[in-house]
Amino acid sequence: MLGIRARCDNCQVRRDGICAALDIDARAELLEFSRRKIIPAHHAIFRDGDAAGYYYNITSGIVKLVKTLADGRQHIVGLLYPADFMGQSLNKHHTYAAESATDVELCAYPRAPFELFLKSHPELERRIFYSTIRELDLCRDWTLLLGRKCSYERVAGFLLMIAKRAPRKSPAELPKNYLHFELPFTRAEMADYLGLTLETVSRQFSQLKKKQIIDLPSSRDIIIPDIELLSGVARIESCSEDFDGHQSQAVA
Amino acid sequence: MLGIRARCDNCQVRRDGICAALDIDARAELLEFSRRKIIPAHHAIFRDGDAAGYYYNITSGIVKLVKTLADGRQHIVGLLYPADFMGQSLNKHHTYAAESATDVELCAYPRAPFELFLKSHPELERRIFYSTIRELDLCRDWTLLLGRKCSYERVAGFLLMIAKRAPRKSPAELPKNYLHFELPFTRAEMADYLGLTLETVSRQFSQLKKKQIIDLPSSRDIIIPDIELLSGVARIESCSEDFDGHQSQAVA
DNA sequence: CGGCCAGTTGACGGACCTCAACTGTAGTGG
DNA sequence: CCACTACAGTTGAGGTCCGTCAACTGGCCG
Repeated sequence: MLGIRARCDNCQVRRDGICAALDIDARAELLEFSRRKIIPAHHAIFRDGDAAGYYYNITSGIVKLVKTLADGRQHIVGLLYPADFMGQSLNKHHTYAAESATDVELCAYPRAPFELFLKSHPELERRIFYSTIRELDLCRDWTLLLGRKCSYERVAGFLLMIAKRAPRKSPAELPKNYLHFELPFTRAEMADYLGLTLETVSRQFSQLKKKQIIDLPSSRDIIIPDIELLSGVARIESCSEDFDGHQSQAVA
Repeated sequence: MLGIRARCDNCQVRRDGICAALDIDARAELLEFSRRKIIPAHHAIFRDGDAAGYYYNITSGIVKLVKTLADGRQHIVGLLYPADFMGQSLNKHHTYAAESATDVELCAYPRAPFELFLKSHPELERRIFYSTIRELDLCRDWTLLLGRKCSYERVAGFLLMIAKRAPRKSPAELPKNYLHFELPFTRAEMADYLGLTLETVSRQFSQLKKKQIIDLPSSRDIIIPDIELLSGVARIESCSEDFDGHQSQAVA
């Protein structure tokens, strides 16, 4: 039991995740029925259509939420990071799959006791409510990107989003808007998140590099010399002001 | 005061909306600080960037949530129907505009007293929580449509979604899968929701009509002779099996 | 060394956008 | 009653962004 306590005390996300809403006694109670799981990269946590038996609290790594059409077309409908909560659903079955993009650690809470626990801890429920609101906001932003932005803007927007959450490499004494981090996704994964093909993603990386908006020491190693520049690309500067042919799909 | 009570008793959405979570005393308390608003079609309820001063309960009509880029590109990130709740946000300012697609009636609750009220009525907060989860699910479904479906599938998917919520015309004694309803949107509005242009939407309407999946007595008058057929188009049947050239953008 | 996989780049074609002309309906005013 | 305008919608012609297919590179591992 003490071992479990220690595990919890050392948890990276205790300050940010749902547990931050709980005092030490409540956390102990939650621990009673929680299970720690470790999942290597690129494995399913649950599949589309599975019975929704657990809620999850991600303590390390990145999780992809994936929808697949019958003909094989795939789309990533969400990315979850450490301290994110997963599994809120009104359905008895999941409507998407959850896969580890990197090695992942999480706490799994069986549905029935967790829902009981929620009723006696409204501050926890409120926290999950708020994180759901935030996810809805992000998802709506994403529909704008998918519906109205060209591939160049999409890739820039993606890098921007990743950059905000990625742990920095060499964090010290660097220019203010300078960023250096490792990309935890393949080109194909990014394509599935952006509604593009992996070739198009690759081409837009090359473009961004050519224009020195990013640098790519290696294919997973991203340097953003000036994040304001990238930010401009992602939003509006819109490829139309661009000398070599990137066109946004502006509507009149 | 009695007048207000009567107004509330006649409300169309009292059974489905947030008020269904409240008993008669709580509803009276809520009424004390709520304001009824009537908004004609195609007017702003609030604008992108406005201070988020109210929560809203939609009692009749349809509301569009709209994001606009600096160069004029627009995208509809959500549609709200009677009994839907609007305004959940963690930000002090709205990140999208809300516009009436039809004539709209709603109850507006000033932020501060409503949040106070929420704290003493957890069953109401839970209900809003659940409706937020449902909206997140819908939004994720929509990213799949925007990211991975061709224009033909998108329009079919849109009609399917509308059909589920639209009030039927001539509801009686008709074939089981037959539907007839009025479309409350222009081609341009649908395009903004689907990430297409109005011309493409119009062309796909013509295609669907030509293949007798829908009928169009007039441009706003939709007949779906067999909703299963439409449903097949929206999902997978994927244009690839189609003799005259609709191609899905399948990824390998 | 050879096989495998992630990634890059090129050539080509197609789905959708752009621009434009046309139709149909509704509202206004003479 | 009929012009006239305004606007939603349809349809066609042409162009382009991005998908498809394929060849190639480089790193990793047995």
